[in-house]
Amino acid sequence: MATTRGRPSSFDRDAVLDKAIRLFWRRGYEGTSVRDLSEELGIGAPSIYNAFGDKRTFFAEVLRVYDEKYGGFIDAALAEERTAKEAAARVFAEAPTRYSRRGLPTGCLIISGDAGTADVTVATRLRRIREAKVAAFADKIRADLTSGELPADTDAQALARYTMSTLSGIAQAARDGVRRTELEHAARIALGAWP
Amino acid sequence: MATTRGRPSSFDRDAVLDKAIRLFWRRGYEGTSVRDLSEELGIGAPSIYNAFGDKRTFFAEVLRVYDEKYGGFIDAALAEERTAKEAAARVFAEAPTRYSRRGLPTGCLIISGDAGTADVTVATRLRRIREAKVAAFADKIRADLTSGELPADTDAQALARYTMSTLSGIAQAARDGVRRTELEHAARIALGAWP
DNA sequence: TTCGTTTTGTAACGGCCGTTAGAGAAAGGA
DNA sequence: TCCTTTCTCTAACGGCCGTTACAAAACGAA
Repeated sequence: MATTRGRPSSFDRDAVLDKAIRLFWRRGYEGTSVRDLSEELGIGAPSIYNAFGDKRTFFAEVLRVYDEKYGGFIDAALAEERTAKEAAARVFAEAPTRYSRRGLPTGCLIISGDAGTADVTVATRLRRIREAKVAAFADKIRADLTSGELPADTDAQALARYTMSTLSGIAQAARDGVRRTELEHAARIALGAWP
Repeated sequence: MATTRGRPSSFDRDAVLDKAIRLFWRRGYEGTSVRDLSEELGIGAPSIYNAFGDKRTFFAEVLRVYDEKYGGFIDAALAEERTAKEAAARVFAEAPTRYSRRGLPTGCLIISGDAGTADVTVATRLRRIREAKVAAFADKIRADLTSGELPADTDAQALARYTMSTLSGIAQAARDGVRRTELEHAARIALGAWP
């Protein structure tokens, strides 16, 4: 596989991938052209195709690495916090910072990356990732239901949907340029809806 | 102005405009090409330019009429309900239906119409409309603050931001194909965050 | 009929889209 | 040195983008 023969690559693959993540993050899948990528990454289009495959394949890898490097705070909260409500509290506390960091694009690639995209393959992939996060939250809520941590009449799916929808609304507000403190105040209110 | 001379128009301007609204609503500004419009409306591109101006001008008119015909339920709630909380309750109650109506595109044109759009003129116009609705909600909240209808320590701007952000999150969930009943349950939870 | 006015259909403009063929460059192995 | 392998660069492909020039068509007015 990774033979050492042939002409060596002229760029650092990881560094270039990170630049691509930021560009897709900023402009979305369809708003980012291969020419844009070529200029931003400083490598020719054929080199992109050689190193990352076509645009869809490239974007799939971008999504995977983005989720690891930048977007994984939801999964972390679900895994590390004891209760679903504590996970929600942590997510709502962290989100405003995550969605408006200095030196990084605003908002969330997984939430808005497919916006206005005609490509159903890309849109479906992103939608599935989003749905998976709602399902993971609902699972955590159901665990707290059986343990009595949450009221028995709680609708787990609806509460998970509410949480992730509000989160995506906050991400969109961040994209609109709303100041971080205002996002934090809104997120604090959002947590108040939890039982 | 509306002279009766010259060759008569071959289409009903209002009917064609409504078709354009639905197409922009479904695919967004950038995802809708002039060729798409030409096919969907059943008229040639030159006729579109003659009747509605260029694409940006056309979209501006589409936005105006959309807000009147389909999107105005927020303004109506703010105008007709006595308190801000009653307006929020009505908006959260109506939104799931508004955002997933049979025979109409899902979601909201004003919320997602500029998604993935490079055109800053269009994006700014939509952002301003959204900000205006947040500001209107904040005004209504402040009125209830001075009248004692809401607790004195309420952050009007944050509560308005929370409400509109959650609403846009629900609209995005509708675009993702979430069932209306689930949206309604999530919206009911959202209202619970209000003081 | 003839004229002026407005809308229509055809056809094209330059420009960007994703993608790739083909030639040359730069490395290791023999 | 020469060969194989791999990457890079130039250049182009067909296709869609928004937009418009131009001429034919269809009306009211004269």
